[in-house]
Amino acid sequence: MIDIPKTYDPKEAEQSHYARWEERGYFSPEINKDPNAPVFSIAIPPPNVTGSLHMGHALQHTMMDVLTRYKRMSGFRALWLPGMDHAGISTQLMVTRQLKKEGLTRHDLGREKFQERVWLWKQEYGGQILKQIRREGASVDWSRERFTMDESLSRAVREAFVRLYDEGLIYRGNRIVNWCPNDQTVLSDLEVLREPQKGKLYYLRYPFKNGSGSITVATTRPETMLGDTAVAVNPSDDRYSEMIGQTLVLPIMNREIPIVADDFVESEFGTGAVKVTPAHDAADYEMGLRHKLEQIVVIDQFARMTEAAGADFAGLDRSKARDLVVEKFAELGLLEKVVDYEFSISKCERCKTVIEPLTSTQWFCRMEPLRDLALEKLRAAGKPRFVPQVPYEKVYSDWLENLRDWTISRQLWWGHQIPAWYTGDGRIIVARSREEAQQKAGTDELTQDPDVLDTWFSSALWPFSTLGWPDKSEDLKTFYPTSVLITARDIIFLWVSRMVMTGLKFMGREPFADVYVTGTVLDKHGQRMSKTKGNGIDPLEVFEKYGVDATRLTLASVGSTDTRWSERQVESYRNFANKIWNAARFCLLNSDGVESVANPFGGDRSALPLHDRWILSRLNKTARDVNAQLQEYDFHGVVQTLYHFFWDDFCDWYIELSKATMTAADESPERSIARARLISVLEQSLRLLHPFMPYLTEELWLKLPVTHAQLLHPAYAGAEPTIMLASYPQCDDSLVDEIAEAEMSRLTILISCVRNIRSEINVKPGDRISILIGEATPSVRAVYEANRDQIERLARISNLSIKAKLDAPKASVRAVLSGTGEVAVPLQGLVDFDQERARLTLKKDNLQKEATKLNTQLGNSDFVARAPAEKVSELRARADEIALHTVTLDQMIEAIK
RNA sequence: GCCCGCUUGGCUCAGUGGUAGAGCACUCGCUUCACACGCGAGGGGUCACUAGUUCGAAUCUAGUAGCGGGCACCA
Repeated sequence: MIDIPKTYDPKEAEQSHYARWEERGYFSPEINKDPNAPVFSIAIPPPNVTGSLHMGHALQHTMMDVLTRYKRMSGFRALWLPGMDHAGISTQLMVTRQLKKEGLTRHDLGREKFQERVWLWKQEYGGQILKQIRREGASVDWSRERFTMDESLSRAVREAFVRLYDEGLIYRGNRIVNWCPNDQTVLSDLEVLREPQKGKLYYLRYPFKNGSGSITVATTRPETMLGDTAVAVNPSDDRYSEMIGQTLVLPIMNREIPIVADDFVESEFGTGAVKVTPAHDAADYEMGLRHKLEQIVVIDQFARMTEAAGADFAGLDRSKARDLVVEKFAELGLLEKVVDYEFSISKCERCKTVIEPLTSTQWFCRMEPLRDLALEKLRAAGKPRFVPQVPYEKVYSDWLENLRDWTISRQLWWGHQIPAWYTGDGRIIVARSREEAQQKAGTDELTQDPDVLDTWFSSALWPFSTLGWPDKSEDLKTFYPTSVLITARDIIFLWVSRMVMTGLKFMGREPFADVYVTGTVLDKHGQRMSKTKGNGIDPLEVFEKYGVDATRLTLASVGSTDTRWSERQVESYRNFANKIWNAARFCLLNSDGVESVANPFGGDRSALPLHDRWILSRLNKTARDVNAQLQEYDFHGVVQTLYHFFWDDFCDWYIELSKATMTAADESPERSIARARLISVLEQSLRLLHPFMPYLTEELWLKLPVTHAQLLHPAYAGAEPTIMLASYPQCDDSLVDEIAEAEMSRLTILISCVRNIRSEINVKPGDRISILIGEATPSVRAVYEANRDQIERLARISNLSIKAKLDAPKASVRAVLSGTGEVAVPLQGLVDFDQERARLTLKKDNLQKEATKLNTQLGNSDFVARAPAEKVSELRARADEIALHTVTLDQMIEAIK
C-alpha cells in the first residue's frame, strides 16, 4: 500500500522541484525543439538590487509565471527573462552608510574604489530578491539573467545616449531642477512626491522706491525673498495695474526690483501680488525667463544660504534663514501678518527630504518627439493594448500629452557615467567610448562628465537591451517585441511609457503588445501597504504559513482590481490545495490495476456510463473556458473556473459516482477501467491547474500511474517527465455532451432533493429510507432507472420505486423536481406532524411570493409581446412548476392534519 | 481645481439589460472506508442614494453622497 499523508505539506514539494526544473533547463526557451513554435516572451519589470520581495512583486510574478507556464505547456517557445536594475541612489546610499560605519566617506575612497565597494556590496547583500523569486516558483530563464550595470546593457545605454544626442534629443542646459540636499543629486519630476504640509503663509511688505507705501506679497518660503528679482501681478488686476513697471526696494537686501505683469498670477490668491525668485522656484523660473529677470542663487546644494544672500545669512540652513528673515521683517515693520496655511510640499521619494528647487546645469532628454511616437502608435494601432483598457489607456495618453523634459543626469558615482567628454577649449564630445571621443575631438585631453544617468534611463531600454541590442542578436529577433508587460499602475509613467518611447525609437516597434495592469493588494483597512506605515505583509511569511501554491492562487484571483488582503482567503486556497492532495490520494490508494488499461475513455463514447460522459464534457468545457480566460488575462475568472470544476464537479460528484465501481473488493476489468478513468481526469485537471499551482501539481502528477512521456507536448518530446512540459489541455468539442450534462443534472437534482428532505425531517445520516419517484417523462425515468444504484447509494435509499404515476401514501413528504418528476418519502409516522406542517406552510408561502412576482410579469402584455419568446416560456415553465408544487404542498399539509 | 475608479449578504470579492452569486463566517446534522484544511443540509442581500431610458435596470444615462487614486506652477 502506498503511504500518503492525509494532509498536504507544501514544504516538501516546494523544496524538491525547483532546482531540478532549473538544472534541466525547463525554464529556457531552448527546451522547445519545434522550429516552428510560436514565441511568447516577458521581460520582468526589473526589481531594485537593494530590494526584497513585497506583495506587489509576488502578485505580478504570479501572473507572469501563470502566463509563461501556460504558454510553455501550450507549445510556445516561452521566455521569461529575469534581472534587476542597479538603483543608483538607493545603492549608493547603502554603501555610503556602510562606509560611514568605518568612518569613511566616498570621497576618501575616490570614485573607482567606491565603485569597487558597490560591486562588493552587491555580491554580498544585493539581489536578495532573486532567491525569493526562486521561492515563488517563477519559471524565469536564469541563463539569461541581466543587470542594468552589465557591460552589454551599459553598452546599450551609451549607444542610446549617443544616438539621442546626435539627433538633438538629449541636451545639456542650465535650468531649474529638483534637488535633493540629502542625496546630493538632481531628481526627475517622477521621483518627487507631493505631500500635504501644515505651514504658514507669510505676508511681507515690499516698499516702493519712491517712498509711496508698499506692496504686500504672500509666501510660504520667506527665506527665498533674498533671491527675489521681481514682484508679479496679473495684468488685468485693477488693484495693481497702475503699479506695473514701478520699482520696489527689496527689504534686507536693498535691491531694486520691478513690478511685472504676468498672466500666471492668480488675483484671487493671497494678495494678488507674487514675489518672484527665478533661481528657486519652478514657476518663478519660467516667469523670470519671460521677463528676463536675473537669477540670484541664494541657496546652495546643501540647502544653506549662499554668499549672495548677504553676510547675515551666508551659511545658514534654510530653516534658520527663514526665522531670521521673518524676524528682520518684523523689526522693519514690514511683516503684515502670518496665517496658518496647508499646502503641499515636494519631497524626495526615497529619503523624504524637502526638495530644493534650484537652477543647475544638467542633462535633459527632450520628450516631445519621443512622446509623439508613442501617441501616434496608440492612436493608429492601439498599441500597446492596456488591460484593463479603462482607465489605463487614458491615464497613459493623458500623461504623455502633458509631458515635460526629463532630467537624466544624476550626481552619483553608481550608475552609467554619462558618455560625454569636455575638451580644454570647452567643447562637448559625446561618444560611445573614450577612444571614439578622442577621435572626434582630435585630442586626448578630455575630461568625462562626472555625472551618471538616471537608473530609469537604462530601465527604459530593458526590453531590448536584455536581448542583446544594439547588436542584431538572435534573441532580439526572436523575442522582441515581448508579448505582455505585467506591472502595477504606479509604474505606467516611470517605466511603461518610457519603454514604449525608446522601443519605438530604437526598435521601430513597441516593446510589448499588451500591458496588463494589476490591482493593488491593500491591507485589511483598505490602505496601501508601505514600509513607513509598517502595514506590509511579507509574502515569504505567507508562503511559509500557507504554502506557495495557495498564496499564488490568492494573488492570481486579485486580478486587476484592488483587493484588501484577507488571510482567510489564503486559508481557503490552502484548503483547496489539500482537497486536491486528498483527491489524488484517494485515486492513488485505489490505483491497482490501472496500468493494464491503455485508453480509459477509448471505444464507443456513447456507450460510456452517464457520469463518465458528463465529466468528460465538464472537463472539456473547463479547458475551453480556462484557455479563453487566460487569453483575456481574466486571472480571477480562471481561478474560479478551476476551483469549481475540481471541487464541485470532480470531487463532489465524479469521485462519488465512481466509487461504486472503483472501490469494489474484487479485481475486475470494470474496476480497473473506472480507476483509470478517474486518474485520467485527475491527471488532466492537474495540468489545467499547473500554471497556478506548480509545486503541488508536479508533486502529484509524477506520482500518477500514467505514461508520462506520452503526455508531454510534442515540442518537448524526449524530455524527462515533468508536468511543466506536458500539453495544456484544450477543449475537444466532440467530448462536449449537452445531453449527458442535462441527464446528469436530473440525477444531481434528484439526489440533492432527497438529501434535503432527509435533512428537513431529521432522518439520521446513516439511516436508509424508501422513496418513490413518479410523474417524470419517460426519458428522465430511463435516466433514473439506469442510475438506480447511484441514486440509492448517494441518497442512502433502501427502497427505490420508479413509476409513471406517483402513488405515494398520503402521509408523505413530496417534492417537485425542477424540470420534471416528483419524489415522495413516506413518513411512516416518524415525523412530528405539527413541526412538519409548519415547515410545509413556510415553504408554500415562499413559493407564493415568487408566483406573485412571476404572474405580474407574465400578466404584462408588453413583456409577453416584447421579451424574447425563450424568456417568456422559461418564466411560464417556472410558473407551472410552482403551481404544481403548491398543489403538492396543499395535499401534504392536508394529509397530516 | 481637473480627471478617473469604487460603493452587491457579517467579511473579502465575482457578476450580468431578463427570476441575486462564490469563498469565508453563521445555523443544524454527521469521525459515511480521500479529505473535519472535511461531508450533507440551511439561513442571510429593497446590489450606496435620487431621477431618467426600457416591457423589464443591481446591470445603461445623469446627478448626489461616501471612499480611494491620478494629475495640476496657486506663491
